[in-house]
Amino acid sequence: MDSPTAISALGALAQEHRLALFRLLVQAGADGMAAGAIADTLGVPNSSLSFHLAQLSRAGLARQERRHRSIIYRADYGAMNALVGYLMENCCAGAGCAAAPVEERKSA
Amino acid sequence: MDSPTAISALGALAQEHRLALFRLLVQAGADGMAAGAIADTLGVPNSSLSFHLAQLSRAGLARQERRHRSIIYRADYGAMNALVGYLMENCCAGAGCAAAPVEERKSA
DNA sequence: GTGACATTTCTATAAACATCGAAACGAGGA
DNA sequence: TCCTCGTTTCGATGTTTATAGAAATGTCAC
Repeated sequence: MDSPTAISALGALAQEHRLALFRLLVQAGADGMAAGAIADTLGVPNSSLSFHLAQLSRAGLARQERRHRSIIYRADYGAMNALVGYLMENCCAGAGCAAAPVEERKSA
Repeated sequence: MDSPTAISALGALAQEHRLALFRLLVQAGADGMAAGAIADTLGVPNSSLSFHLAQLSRAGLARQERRHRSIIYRADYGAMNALVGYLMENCCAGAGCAAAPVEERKSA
């Protein structure tokens, strides 16, 4: 991952609704979630949600797929993985960021 | 780390100059870097840099310390560690983001 | 084709952010 | 005290982002 890509991914997540949205997609897992269901869950108007969904897609963090009349969104774990990798490589410099990273909490 | 903190940290890094700035501070390590030297290295006007430095500080990603007439900035590795941890816990959900994270490139 | 539904695009508006020169501030040194 | 140096704050301007109702698009069932 290069810097511009990282910046757009970081920017995509640096917003209340979009972070919640992405977390929701992560929780939804491989099944994904329809745009309407997401808007409903998050309590955000459809048009606003569509805007954020597009931002997330543009940053490569979400992918969409038409399913009948709905459009299913899924988190792109590869992109998130790349982002975390970028941060650890470029912004930690062996300073221990990789030493104690996660608490092994399998929440999904 | 909670969501609002993560959002402000993500937002602080989601900007060309600030990402470069933070990477520079990481490279500088424990010695840190004076504001002027940073502005010089990055080719950003002092006043602009000061703005970005403040954003980074406000997000907890950098700390400052007066040293004679200069002000030394240092990256806050703990904050970055917390951010990476947050992303892995909340936005990966055991989907393999922690499985193959870094390429063991000790760049510093 | 018509109607119902899901989602996006359009449009306008308000708010936040980025930029940078000029002026102000603060810390030493003479 | 006066001067200089390093840094931040001020102020003004242009750009980007967030918001959400209304209209348009696309999909399916009949």
